[in-house]
Amino acid sequence: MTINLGYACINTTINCTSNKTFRLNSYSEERLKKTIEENLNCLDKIIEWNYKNEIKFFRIGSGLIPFASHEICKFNWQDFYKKEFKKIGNKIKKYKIRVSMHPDQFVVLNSPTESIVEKSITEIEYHCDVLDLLGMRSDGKITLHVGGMYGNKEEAIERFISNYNKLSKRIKERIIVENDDKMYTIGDCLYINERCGIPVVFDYFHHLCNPVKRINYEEIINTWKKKDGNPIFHYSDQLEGGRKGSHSHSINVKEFKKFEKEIKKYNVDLMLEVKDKELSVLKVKDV
DNA sequence: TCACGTCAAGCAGAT
DNA sequence: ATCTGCTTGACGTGA
Repeated sequence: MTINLGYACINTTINCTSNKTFRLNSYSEERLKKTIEENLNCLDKIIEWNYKNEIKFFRIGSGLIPFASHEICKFNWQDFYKKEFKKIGNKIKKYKIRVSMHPDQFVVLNSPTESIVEKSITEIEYHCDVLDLLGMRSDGKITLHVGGMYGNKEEAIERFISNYNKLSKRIKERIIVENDDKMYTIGDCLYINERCGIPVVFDYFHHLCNPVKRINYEEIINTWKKKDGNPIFHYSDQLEGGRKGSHSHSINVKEFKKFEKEIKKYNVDLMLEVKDKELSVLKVKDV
């Protein structure tokens, strides 16, 4: 069994970012096109770099297409950049790299405010568009958190499930739910899975911040069907001297090895969430 | 070239 | 009441 290590959104070695953006104030179609082109070029470079460095798991940043889900954007970037996406997607497939995405904190499926749920769905659709245009199969996942509590966790969980059930098939095929560091534990996520079938991401660091008594890895892994690909886990260390829940600058090799030992009997794709990104992957890979 | 106030979006908890 | 953190700082103005 192997653990496939990955990193999120940014490569600190390459001198480019695939999350370049601009202010809403300075929005124009020209500006948008220019930025998208730079982002796609950089994504291509990151994929090449990952391949050369044998890193087979990468999270594509949500800023790839700025303002994609904002009403200001009337530009059909999906059609306009079809070829570019396909080219990058073919490379990803050829290199056997797994990609995922993770919308930011504004995506809240369980909000009691209808307009926030609607906007969240539009944003998830944008993430789906990116993965579809790249030609990713249903193992190309979009990670969500359960959302807010609104003073009533039970109701908030019910709202997540009922809103999940209303989603289109293409979104349901891609979204997965992750335990967070404050509110929803891995146990809550497993309960949600039982009710609606959404695969569960285990975030080890969040689990340490917001634990349940016993952890059963088999149970988490069983929420993933074959078409979902390898189960995805997330890993980080606590920032020494930082607030509880702050991610460390770099990975603690000794701590990581302890965790790796616990899970190495499974086939898991493990996303490292540390600030020095790919450097930590190289640090613990093959050690 | 660099410092620094601000940036589309939600929410909870700390201050 | 305001600020901070979240998967990730970067933009853009003014000196």
